[in-house]
Formats: sequence, structure tokens, C-alpha cells
Amino acid sequence: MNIYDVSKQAGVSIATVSRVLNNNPGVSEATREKVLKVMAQSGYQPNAFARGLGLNSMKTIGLLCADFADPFLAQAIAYLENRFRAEAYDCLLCCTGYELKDKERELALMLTRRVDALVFVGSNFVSSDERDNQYILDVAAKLPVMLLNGLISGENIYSTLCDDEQASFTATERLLASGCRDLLFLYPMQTYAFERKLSGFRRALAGRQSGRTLLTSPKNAPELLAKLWEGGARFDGVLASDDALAVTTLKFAKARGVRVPDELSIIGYNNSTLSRCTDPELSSIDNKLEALCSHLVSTLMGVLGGENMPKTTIYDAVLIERGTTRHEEEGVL
Amino acid sequence: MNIYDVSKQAGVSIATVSRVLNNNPGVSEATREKVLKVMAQSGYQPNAFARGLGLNSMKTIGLLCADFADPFLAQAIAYLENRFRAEAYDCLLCCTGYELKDKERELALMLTRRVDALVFVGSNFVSSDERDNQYILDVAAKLPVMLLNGLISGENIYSTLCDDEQASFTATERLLASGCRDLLFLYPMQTYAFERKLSGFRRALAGRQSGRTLLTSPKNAPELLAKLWEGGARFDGVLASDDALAVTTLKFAKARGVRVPDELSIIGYNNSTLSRCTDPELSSIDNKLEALCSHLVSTLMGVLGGENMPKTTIYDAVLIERGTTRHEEEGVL
DNA sequence: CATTTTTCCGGAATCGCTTGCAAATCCATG
DNA sequence: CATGGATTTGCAAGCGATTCCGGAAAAATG
Repeated sequence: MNIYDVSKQAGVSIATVSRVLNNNPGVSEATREKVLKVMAQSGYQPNAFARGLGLNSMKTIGLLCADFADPFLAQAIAYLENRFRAEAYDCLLCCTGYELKDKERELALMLTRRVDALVFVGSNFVSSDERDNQYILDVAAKLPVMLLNGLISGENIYSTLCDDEQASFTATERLLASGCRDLLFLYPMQTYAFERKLSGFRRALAGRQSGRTLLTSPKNAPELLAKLWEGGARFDGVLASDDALAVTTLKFAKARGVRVPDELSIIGYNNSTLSRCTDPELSSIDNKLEALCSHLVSTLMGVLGGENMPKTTIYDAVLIERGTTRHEEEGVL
Repeated sequence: MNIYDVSKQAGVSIATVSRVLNNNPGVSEATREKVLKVMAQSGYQPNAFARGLGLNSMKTIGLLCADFADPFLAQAIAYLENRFRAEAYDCLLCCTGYELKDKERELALMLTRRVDALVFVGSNFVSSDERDNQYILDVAAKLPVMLLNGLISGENIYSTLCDDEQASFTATERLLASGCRDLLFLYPMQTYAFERKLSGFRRALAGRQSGRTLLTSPKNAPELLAKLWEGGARFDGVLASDDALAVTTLKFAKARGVRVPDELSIIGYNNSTLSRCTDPELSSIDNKLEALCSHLVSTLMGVLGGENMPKTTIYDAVLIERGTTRHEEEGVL
């Protein structure tokens, strides 16, 4: 069943059928209804490939994400997909992994599909080493590129993120105010977002004792924390730049008999589902993921519509206090 | 840059270029290399829409899933996407929500895109009320349908699942063996998988005291559990058909001062990330998700290749014991 | 009623690729 | 060297839509 069959049954030309299909003007109400009736009766569905060929677009957005199993990223994709669907766009998903080479390879494959735009979901796509971001600049020459939780300035690149530096600063100050003396900052990799968080942590500590920092994946964290502890290092406040790391830290503390939050305060990041599964529940920084995603989609729709859109949008994050931080009143004894 | 440009630059016809592009036979090594060189130099990328139009396929699989934010489903998608990509198929995502009407609507939209096959990720797509499954039978008339964790028999429908009935039976027996007397079964909705789990629970209890069952979403669970408890009901063993429900139960127990696992044993389901975030860690039933996903993809590849494939494949689940169940030795005091 | 303007519709080109079929070229054999 | 078959190659017809452009019909105008 194609457009010719419909046109024949309705006794009109395919041009008219096409016009009806696209709600284009220049077709009388009578024939419009006649065509619509035939389409409904025959269950006709236009061929997306043919349409794509003519319009050079299939209304599809490519979503790149390092690891869909990461609850934070999955949540982001969930929000994005919802918003894109509301705008009649479909999403092509690609889990790239964390290796640069893999990312580049998968990206090339996605370009083959002629998507209308690309969304890089998660800060792990932008590195603090600028050379590693070249592949994003390159691809932006071909289609609009949206960054969620990353920032790169360049033609055709739009960044939506929250102010991680400030959030990290505030959280660190909060730890200090509640009486913590020895702070530890945990982060899983060197990407834009984590560098910013680290920077906020350092800023809050300026002029005070210097905090410790530890670069580790959630998987290796237990071992590294243990090594640190056995080496005699002590800490009474941990800012984890990822909820998974915070969970790990909490388990570490429990295993050692360190009371949380009395002897050790922990703040996580992303305010993910994980943060409500632990006991005590994790205090965590909420980076307004839904708002970020919604804004990203709106911006992209504007860009695709030819409008002039802001290149960078920064939201504020907020600290959600739960059970792994002390209240200020009881903080400094 | 299209196929004509390439053919001109290489001094051959577009038919030859196409043959090179598709690794088709009937082109001499010399011209093949000549064409490949031009393609490489010019950075030519075939137009996927045109190819799709000609072949009536763009090598794309539609993935339907009720909720990406559910860690179990997200993990499934992650596995599937990986395997499909390895087979050179892309994945179109669609988050449908749990309402039948929404599912049908989104499904129709996805069909518009002319995907090669559909994968229904999660048991929530098949209902125990057969009428509600009609939409799946209908769509299977148009393209292959794969069910992950669901079972429907019908032309062109392939089911991959694990033996939830047996797993549930085993887990229940395990609870009984460790000394539990009053069992509670929690499940969030009436779908195929949950009904099977319930059935296993009931089978293990046959001839003994009848266990309690509670149908509730994770969100409402705290309230309903509290109501139950305040009504005087007691239970010392909970089989939750979903890790999220198990987490909720654990939190409920902690809030009431009920010791886990001494006074209350809990077994979750899916062996998801959540199960390792709680304290104590959740005992949970591992349903071999990766194996299921891998098998599903292999089967689909066979189907698309015209091979005759098994319609139903059932794996065994295994109980992973962690901290919310007692060891048998210490169980019956 | 003639003329202009507007509305409505169809013919046909176009998008870029695949593929069946026929023509051309090649090589080996009698 | 002629002939047959195998190997390469090109022509051209789809695939199913969109859309420009021109003509016919209808409406508005004089």
C-alpha cells in the first residue's frame, strides 16, 4: 500500500495525497476528507524511507551515552526521549563505552544514519584535554551537537549543564560548617564536569587545610580507600562526585565501624535512585536533570527550526540533605 | 557527495559503485580498489534513506520499554543495544509508560519508522489478561516480535525468558527452610512474569500455611506495608518480585526496628544494582539478563536471516544470597 | 458577460541507491 | 583462430515519497 494506491482509490493524484498527508494548504475540504477516508480505511502508512529521502531527514536524534546501565545516564535518556517524542522526533541510541576510540567509531556509524542532530549525554564525552574533544568539533561541522553536562564552545555546539563548580563549592562549605576537618574528594575520571567539581572543592578549601583527592572508579574505590586508610590517612568528610562512589564510601565506613554521619559525613552527586537505597540515605547534590534535559530539547528544536539559540545554559544545582550529613546545629560540638 | 559523484570520479557506473559498497561479487579487484580509493578520498558516505528505500530496511530494531529509569530495564537495553550494534543494527528507543493506550500509541508511531523488528523489553508488555495482548499479536503480523521476559505464543513472536515460576518456588522454599513461618509476596503489577512468580510462591506453599500476597507499586508500598503491620499482620519472610520492592521492605523493617535477616528475611528479584546498595545487601534472584539478551539478539538475527528459530527459550534463574537471608545452619533455632 | 484573481489539482522531475538484465570483455579450449 | 563460457560492466527501471510549475476550475471583479 503506497501513495499511488491511495491516489487511485481516492481518484486524485499523488501530489494531492501528499498534500493531505502533510497538512499542506491548497486542497479543498471535500477532497481532503475523501483522501483521509481512503487512508483510514486502507490503513495506509507513508513510507518513512521515501519521505526521508525526499526531505533528507527522518526526524531522528542520535543519543550517545557511555553506559546506559549507569542510572544517572539512563535517567537522562529517559527524560530526553520523552521530550523528543513529544516533539515528534525519534531517538537512536548508542552506548559508546568510555574509550575515545570506541566513541569515535560509534559516532561515525551514527552519522551514517543521517540523524538530524546528536546529543552527547554525560560529561564523559568532553575531556579536559582539548585535543580529545576535536572529534566533537569535527562532527559539529555536519550537524547540530548538543552537550548534556558538558561544555565546549564551537560553531553549532550547544551546551546545557549545571554549575557543578558552585555546587561543589557549596557542598564543601557545608561539610566544613558542620565541623569536618579532613575532607576527601572522590571522582571517577577526568572529564569536564569532574574537573569543575574538583575546582569547586578546591576553592572552598582555599586558605584552609588542603583536602585530599582521589581519582578512582567505583569498582576500584573500596580497595583504594582501604589502602588510604591503612596508610594512616583519616577523613571525616567525603564529597563524592557521583552517587555510586558515595555508596561505596558509605559501605567502606560501615565495614570499618566508622559511624555516618557522626564520624564521617558523605555527600553524593546526581541525587539518583541509589541515594535513597542506602541506610542512612545519601545526602546528594541534585543537578536538575529533568530541567536540563527539557531545556536541551527545546534549544535543539529552536536550532533545527533555524532560530538563533543560546549556546550555553547553566542551571544551579542544589544540595539535598539526607542522612549522611550532620545538621549544623549538632555539627560543631 | 553521492553515488554519481563517486562513479564519475572513479570512471565507472553507479551500479559498480553500489556493488563495491555492498561487497557484492562480480567486480574485478582492480576496479574495486579504484572505487574504494575514491570513496576514501572523498569521504563519501552512502545515503541511508535511499538505501533504506531500495532495500526496504535500514537495519534498525525498535526497542520498546515501559521505563528507562528502571535500572533493570535500563540494564536490559544496555545489553541489547550492545549486541545489536555488534550485528550492525541500530536501535530506535521508545519509552512507552505502563498504560495500555500509551503503549499502543507509541507502538504505532514506531511502526511508521519501518523498523526491521520489535523488541518488547520487560514483562510489563504482556498481560495475564489475554485481550490486552492482542496488540502484540497484531503487530507480529507485520514484523518479527521479540519478547524479553514475557511469553506469548503466536506466529512471528519469539519469547526469551527465565523460569520465574521455578525461581520463585526455590526462593520460597529457601525462606521456609531457613525458618520463616509467615511469608509475604510483593508484586507491582499483574503481568505475565509476576503472575508466574506468584504461582511459584503458591506452589512452594502448597499444603502449608497460605502466604500473604500484596499487589503494590514501590511508591505505595511503604504505606500499604504500614497499614498491614498496624492491622496486626506479621511476616518474617518477604519475597519481593522486584528489587525496588525489596529495598522498600528493608527500609520499612528498619523504620520499625525489625531486624533483618534475624526477624525478617527478604529476597529481591533481578539482582540489580540496587541490591548491592542497601545494608545489609539484598539477597536477590538473578535472572541471567545478559544471557537472555544475548540469546534474544541471536535468535532475531536468525529470524531476519530466514532461518527457522526456536519460538520460546527459557533459562534458569539462580538465587544470589547476600545479607537479607539467614544461612540454613543458623536458620531454624 | 468578459476578465482577472484566486483556489485547487495533476504532471513530472527529483532524492540516492539497488538490482535484473543484457552487452561487452576476457580467457581457455578445441 | 574461432567459439564457448565465465567474468565484468553498464543501462535503466524501480523504491515511495516531496514539490515546483503550469493548467483548469472556481470565485471575485469590472
